[in-house]
Amino acid sequence: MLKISSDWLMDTETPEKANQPIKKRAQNAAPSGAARFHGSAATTLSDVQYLRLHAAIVSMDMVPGTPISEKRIALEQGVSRTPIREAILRLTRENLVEVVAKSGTFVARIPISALPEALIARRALEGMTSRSAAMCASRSQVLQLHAVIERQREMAELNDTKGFHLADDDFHAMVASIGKLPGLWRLVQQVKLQVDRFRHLTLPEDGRMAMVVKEHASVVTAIEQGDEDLACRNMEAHLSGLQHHFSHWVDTHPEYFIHDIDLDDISKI
Amino acid sequence: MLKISSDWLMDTETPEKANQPIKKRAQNAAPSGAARFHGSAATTLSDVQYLRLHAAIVSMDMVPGTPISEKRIALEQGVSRTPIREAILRLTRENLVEVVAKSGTFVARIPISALPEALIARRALEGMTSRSAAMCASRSQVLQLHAVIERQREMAELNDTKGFHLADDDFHAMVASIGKLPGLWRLVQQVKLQVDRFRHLTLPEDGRMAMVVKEHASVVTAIEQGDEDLACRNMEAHLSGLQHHFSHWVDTHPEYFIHDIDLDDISKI
DNA sequence: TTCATATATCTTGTATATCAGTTATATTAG
DNA sequence: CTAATATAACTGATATACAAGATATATGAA
Repeated sequence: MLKISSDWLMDTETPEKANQPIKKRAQNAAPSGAARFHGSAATTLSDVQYLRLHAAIVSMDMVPGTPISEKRIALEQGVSRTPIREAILRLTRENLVEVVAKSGTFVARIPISALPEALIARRALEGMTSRSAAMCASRSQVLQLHAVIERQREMAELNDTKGFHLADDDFHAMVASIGKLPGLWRLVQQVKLQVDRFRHLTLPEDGRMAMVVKEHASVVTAIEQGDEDLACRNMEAHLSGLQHHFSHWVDTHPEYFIHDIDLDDISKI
Repeated sequence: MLKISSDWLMDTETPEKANQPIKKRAQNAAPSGAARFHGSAATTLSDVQYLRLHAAIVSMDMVPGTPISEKRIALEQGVSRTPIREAILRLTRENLVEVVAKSGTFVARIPISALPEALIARRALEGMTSRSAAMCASRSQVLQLHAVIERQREMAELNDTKGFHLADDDFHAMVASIGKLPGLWRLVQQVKLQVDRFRHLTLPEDGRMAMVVKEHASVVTAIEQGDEDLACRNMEAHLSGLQHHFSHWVDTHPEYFIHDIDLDDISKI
């Protein structure tokens, strides 16, 4: 098994080691290791620090522009610089921090241009997931959707915006899962990061949460009826509702944003 | 400027340092550093190693299952383990390598389930970019598209598959750029990684390249006419053509794949 | 005071050392 | 000869050390 890859590795360099017949350890074959199946947490320090920083940045606890020092955080957290650094590298890839070599690292400002594109991408991707869900959904899955919506309704009544947004994510994730397209939801999650940060700047307007619940319900209705086109349309309409009048916040906190497009262009959403 | 973030950082811990009035250095303000604008390469060793490994894996020079050793590669490349490790971390996030702690890291096998999802995501996203391009394209941009198609036609005649695929990517990137949705193309690039690896397993069938050129041309025609719906439909049709009969390759190289879905489910593409 | 310069100190990038766990192989018992 | 065991070498995760460069403040000159 996997002889090809082993050969690939063996046929080059390190010929001198062949001279010592003893202690010659065969190269690892591929995923034959038993450790792979220990499905356990195996959570590494880097992961912990990544999740911590990620949550802090997305929730706007760390506002854009905040300086980050590997050394400082390492001291605070009682770990070495390495896990912190690895966490920051991940965040850099997600455009949540900007690092300037030999100078400093900062919580990234929100690129305004990313907001309309994120909404467009979401509409395209989730239109597809809801369409697929309408084709695949079983009765029990529809009931699960209703349950999530009900939970969201409760959160809205309690005015628990935190819990509301969590239930909101659960709903969209479940639609993708039912549509057998979980990978698309992972994409959406990645894309909506900057929008989430923006949303944390403002509280939902009165009645917005109730409106969201109603829109979700209309999506479920379409899924229940197996009407793909309607499910897609309803989801797209729902997501279009996200376009706040955010010029206000951009004006009051201009230093939070990268003004890489003109605000007027947003109308094309 | 950015006092808020500075305050945020100053108001906590490190109170003992305030005792030494001398040598007290103010915290870095945000992106005020001049280094940011040195747009130069500033390419780091990690980047170099990442690009190297990325290219090797996507091109299938390193086949799935190939063991990777930080130490070995570090020696080969004449750098320390750190840049190699950081490159591998990036590749892990892209699902191009799998790392098992204390055991080994390997070039990731291709998750079969990712292939149909990738095609679906591409269709959704690029349907949108071509739609948008049809709305925005100027005459000069249309000419640029024709130029790229012509280059692709030349590559097809020379049977230069490498150059052909490069021109293919250029075309799709240009459509997204014209549609003012470059972010969507970045998403597509990320999503199509595993499909690209798969494609490197097989040579294009006879006439396939000519067919692709024709499909691209039909997309441009629709863009030229400003017909959004047609552009979208043509692009979707074009991308649907990617569904090879790949069960053959999956059968002959089962160890290259993660069989996380049944091959029959692929019909739903 | 104002501006230019110098230096001290901070930053990230890279290299090396240590730790803890896994796996192949040698070894040994049967 | 076979199977269980022990051990040694290798692995990635983490800690620490060093290097190169950028920035703020101190210093000095006008």
